[in-house]
Amino acid sequence: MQGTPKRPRRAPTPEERKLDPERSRRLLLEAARDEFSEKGFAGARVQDIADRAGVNKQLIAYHFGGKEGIYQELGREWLKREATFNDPSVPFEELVVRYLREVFDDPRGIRLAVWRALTGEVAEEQPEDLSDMRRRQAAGELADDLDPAAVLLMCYAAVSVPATMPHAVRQIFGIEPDSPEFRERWEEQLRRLVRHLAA
Amino acid sequence: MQGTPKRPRRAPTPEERKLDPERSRRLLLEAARDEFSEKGFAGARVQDIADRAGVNKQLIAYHFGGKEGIYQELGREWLKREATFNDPSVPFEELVVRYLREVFDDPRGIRLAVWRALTGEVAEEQPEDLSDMRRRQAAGELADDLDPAAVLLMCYAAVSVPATMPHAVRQIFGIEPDSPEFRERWEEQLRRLVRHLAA
DNA sequence: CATGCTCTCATCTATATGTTTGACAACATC
DNA sequence: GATGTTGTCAAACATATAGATGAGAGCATG
Repeated sequence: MQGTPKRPRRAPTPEERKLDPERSRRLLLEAARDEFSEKGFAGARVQDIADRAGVNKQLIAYHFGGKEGIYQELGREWLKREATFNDPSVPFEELVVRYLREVFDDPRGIRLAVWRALTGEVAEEQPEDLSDMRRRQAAGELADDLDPAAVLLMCYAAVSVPATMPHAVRQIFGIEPDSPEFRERWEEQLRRLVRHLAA
Repeated sequence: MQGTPKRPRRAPTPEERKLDPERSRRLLLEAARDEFSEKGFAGARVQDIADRAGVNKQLIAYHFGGKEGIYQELGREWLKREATFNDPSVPFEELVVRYLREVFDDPRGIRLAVWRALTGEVAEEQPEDLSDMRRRQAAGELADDLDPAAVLLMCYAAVSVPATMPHAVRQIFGIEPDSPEFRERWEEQLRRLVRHLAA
């Protein structure tokens, strides 16, 4: 949890220093992820981000160039993270579950993504590569009558819904979306859904 | 599209009147639905709502008691509308498709709902009635190994995703979420999904 | 220990935004 | 047609919020 300054010209930090830009950036990014994922861009308050991070709000302007800047920085991180999720060697069911666990462990990323989607901000318009899904379909991982694109989008929706609509979980399942009970139940159901789509 | 004043004490409107509170309310509600569903509560601007409606923004305070007031009014309308969608006599597949068309025809309601979900505003915590889904399962409309609650939530997610994540549609399908092509394609896929869940 | 750069903070400022105020016109009633 | 009420509007107001400013402390270097 402690910072390791990347700059070579700076001597190794003695565990506790007062001025630590790396640490400030990190704290601010974490705080911003909390704040933005909770309230969205328009609802987020720069002051609240600073309070969460325990630093002065001016640091946001200093390190990231303002509210917009730190928001975009979060977007870049999300893109990098999401890009690592295309593993053709692992079965589709496992891929979905892996993604689901990621979302359960930290819903902030997907919540942020949904918020972006609602506001119409779009990361990149590069078309999604469906060749992998088609390969899976040819290999029998997917029923022939289904559209690989549709399956992909449905799974995306199914994975994200507990994070983006927790109230719906409470209303329909009657349990907390964070609870281990629901996590297991939803994961199992998602597995079965995928299997049904293969048959 | 024209107003029919409900109050009996008011004489029938001569087609074009200057002072028409009913009409103002209607225009404002429509405009607010547009604005809020586009930008969410925090991002919406009272001035923009007034501009869309073509009236003075003070009327929002006059008729609805402010931004918060008109927002909640929209929420009440949504609840009433959604409550009408439980028709046990129609097959599940048809029910889903019916809901989907509703969303396609006017995505504002579901977008608003998703926005509420993200901000944690919750309409009512009354538990969803699952007896109908269980009946459908017993009647063979749903595979035995699936959790009715999970199916319900998944369908909800699948129906709303084109409205809430249009960019994902563009990215994955390469076509516009509004286009008839996508509407038909998604509806057909949703039908097949439901059928797969029945088998 | 002196110096210069980097980082941090408290305060100030400009602006945007929701709401309030007050004037006035349309309408119903008599 | 006079009058009181309701609906509408333009302008003023209060406040919240993001960003700017400048001072000063920490830190590396010599």
